[in-house]
Amino acid sequence: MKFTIEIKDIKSKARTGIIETAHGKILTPIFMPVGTLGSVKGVHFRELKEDIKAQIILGNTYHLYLRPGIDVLSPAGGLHKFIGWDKPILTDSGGYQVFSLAENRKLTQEGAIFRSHIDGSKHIFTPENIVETQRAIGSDIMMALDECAPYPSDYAYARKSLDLTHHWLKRGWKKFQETDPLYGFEQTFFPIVQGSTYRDLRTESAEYVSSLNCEGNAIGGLAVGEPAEVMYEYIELVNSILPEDKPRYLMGVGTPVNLLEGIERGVDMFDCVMPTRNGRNGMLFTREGIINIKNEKWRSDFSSIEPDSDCYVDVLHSKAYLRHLIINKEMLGAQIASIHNLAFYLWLMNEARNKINDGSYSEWKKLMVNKLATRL
RNA sequence: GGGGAGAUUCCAGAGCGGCCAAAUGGGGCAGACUGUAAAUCUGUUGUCUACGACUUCGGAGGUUCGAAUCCUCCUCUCCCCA
Repeated sequence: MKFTIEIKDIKSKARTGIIETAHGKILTPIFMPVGTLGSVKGVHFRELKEDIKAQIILGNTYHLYLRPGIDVLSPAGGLHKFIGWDKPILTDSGGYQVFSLAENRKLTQEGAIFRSHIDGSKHIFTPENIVETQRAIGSDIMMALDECAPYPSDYAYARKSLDLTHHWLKRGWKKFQETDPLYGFEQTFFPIVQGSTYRDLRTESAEYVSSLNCEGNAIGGLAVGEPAEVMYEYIELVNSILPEDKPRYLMGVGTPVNLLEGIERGVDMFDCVMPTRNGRNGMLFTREGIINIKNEKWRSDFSSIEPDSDCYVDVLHSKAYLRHLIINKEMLGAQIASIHNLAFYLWLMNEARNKINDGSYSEWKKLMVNKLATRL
């Protein structure tokens, strides 16, 4: 993997760049649609490519390991071939499931012992077998196994959690270096900064992560309930330590405003379920603000979902029609909303790139932040 | 023509003397959702000068301290037999 910075913003930490992977280039800043189970829910790959212009999608190691299972993905030749997606894939390690499936797991030095949410069967994820599993999945970018500590965490817990994450990271990174790709193309490994909302822990984590000199670095454990301002503070802190010449990935974030604030602070990559999940639930992110399409006020609004968009569903369909579909739980409604939201997120990233490149990012961001947070 | 069942808050449908402004589901309205156990979850849904008051359970009257619940008549629906 290779990362080249194109333009650095003068007034902020924002920058544009190009990540080159075995499955093609990624122009940053970038938003990566989440496709946990090898599918971005409700969105076909052709739509991802042609309408949304996604450059890379996510998969999830925990979920793919349980189903379809490595015994299917290996003979399939890896996830790319299995799902029919020839662009880059990043896989989360299952670290987030350590957090979100907390009742079904136990953490030890050795690893995370899980009870499958599907059948209750017991599994152990170690930093090593998570690397091996991601080798079998064949993701372009694999993530270290970490613990995403809940918010708030007291200092003692955060300290212990960070030590565990670092211990796991050391072993995972070692395993990565000792193993080779299974499908003849290069893979890379991103470590994850943790440390909850404690400046000394975050600093220590960012320094340790930086010292490994991996090809890219991630910030985890944010957007788990803390105020947005706190999140921004920690992005700033961590990014002041992480190497500038490596891509920085802010995991699980976020709202359109979060993305713009993150970019301003030097983040290059984002992923979030928000555009798809909230889209399915009737929340639309648009250039003018946020729409709850289920609201009665859109009942007879025959204007396009996003009139100036070059995504065809945005122009073809009216708000009233989309409302009708969502209210009636028609599958097509969830599909259109997901396509629209993702197209919007990718459009936003592309705009951000353009603004950084022509030196007007800060002014543009200020304007957009107000608009994007507006409830229509 | 004869016999039977029933009419409950937007709908369906509980309730069968006080704990009923009335269960539950649907619908309506609104909210939540941030590395997806989510096409999910939550709130609300008679009126008001609103932590209290007022008007509601087909209509009219009656019994009772007290009725959606008991009695009488009326109106209307549905079912069965001719």
